[in-house]
Amino acid sequence: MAQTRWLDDDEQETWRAYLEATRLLIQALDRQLETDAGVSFTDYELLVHLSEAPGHRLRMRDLADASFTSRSGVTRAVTRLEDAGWVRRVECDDDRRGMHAELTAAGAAKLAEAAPGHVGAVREHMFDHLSAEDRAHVRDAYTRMRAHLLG
Amino acid sequence: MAQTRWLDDDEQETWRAYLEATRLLIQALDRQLETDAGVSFTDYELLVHLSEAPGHRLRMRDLADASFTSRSGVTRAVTRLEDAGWVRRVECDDDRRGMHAELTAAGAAKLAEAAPGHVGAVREHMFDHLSAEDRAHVRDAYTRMRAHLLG
DNA sequence: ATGACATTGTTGCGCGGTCAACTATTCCCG
DNA sequence: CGGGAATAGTTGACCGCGCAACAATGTCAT
Repeated sequence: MAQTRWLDDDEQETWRAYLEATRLLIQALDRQLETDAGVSFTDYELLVHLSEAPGHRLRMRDLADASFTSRSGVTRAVTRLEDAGWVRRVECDDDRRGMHAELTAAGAAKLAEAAPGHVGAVREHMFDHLSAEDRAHVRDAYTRMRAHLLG
Repeated sequence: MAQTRWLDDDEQETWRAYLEATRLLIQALDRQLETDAGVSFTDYELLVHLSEAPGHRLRMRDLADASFTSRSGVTRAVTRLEDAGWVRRVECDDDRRGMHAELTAAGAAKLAEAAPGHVGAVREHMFDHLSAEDRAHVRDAYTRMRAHLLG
């Protein structure tokens, strides 16, 4: 086997800064949403996906794909959101196995309530610290990484 | 309250690419470590922290701080690693409340076994897609973000 | 010295997530 | 058509994590 090419100091530092900042960022966003709007970050993201979908509804599998989680995870999350009144399940008429998750009016309202604070936190913790150049590099680099990881 | 400054298209794209690539990356690293070495990513990182500490040991609280997780999380993780034989608990002699988590020889061996594959995966999924310029921007930007989030 | 307060590590509890198994349905090829 | 294979969504079992409560110990002003 080929000899391992270890990370040099600069790579190490990059890796650690990225990992640790990301961990802290997610924690901060989760806390902000939870305390200010009573939604978890993952639930918030599901609501966002639904709000951007045509008819404010998505197949369960598409919701799983969009959020990069498992199907069982989506099943349980949608049940949770349904109990909160923010989403309802609607049967597919063209596929009798299928289920849509559909945003309710209350769900849309909750999203509208939560969004400003969330966007503010994203700015405060991330974009306020990125120059235009930084942002372009981050965008391009992570877009390539995502494409590779999806490939 | 001030009007919300929403994310423009470029910011949206940056945010999504970063978030989704990161999610996929962590999943990929976790899977690689789990299948190739039988360690979770979080456990691997704890072993790394211990291996870098003087005497291959760290106070429980310091391990919690270093890994940005809760103390109870570290308590349970160390119990897990102890059961695997990779870590042992050692009482502090200067603080009778204190506990050290200390890397065992088996733990060091496991780390040595797992590290090359892990580093390879980090290269394959991340650094291979970053130019030197990309990397510098990522390093600086996330270093600033981390500093802010720690402040 | 002593009493109030802080800190350390562990634990019970509950939440949220994955994996594997299962049922129901649809697809597709011979 | 018919029947095996693929797919959709749910569920049970299990795991890891955070929060709050707790006992044990240390700290510090008076």
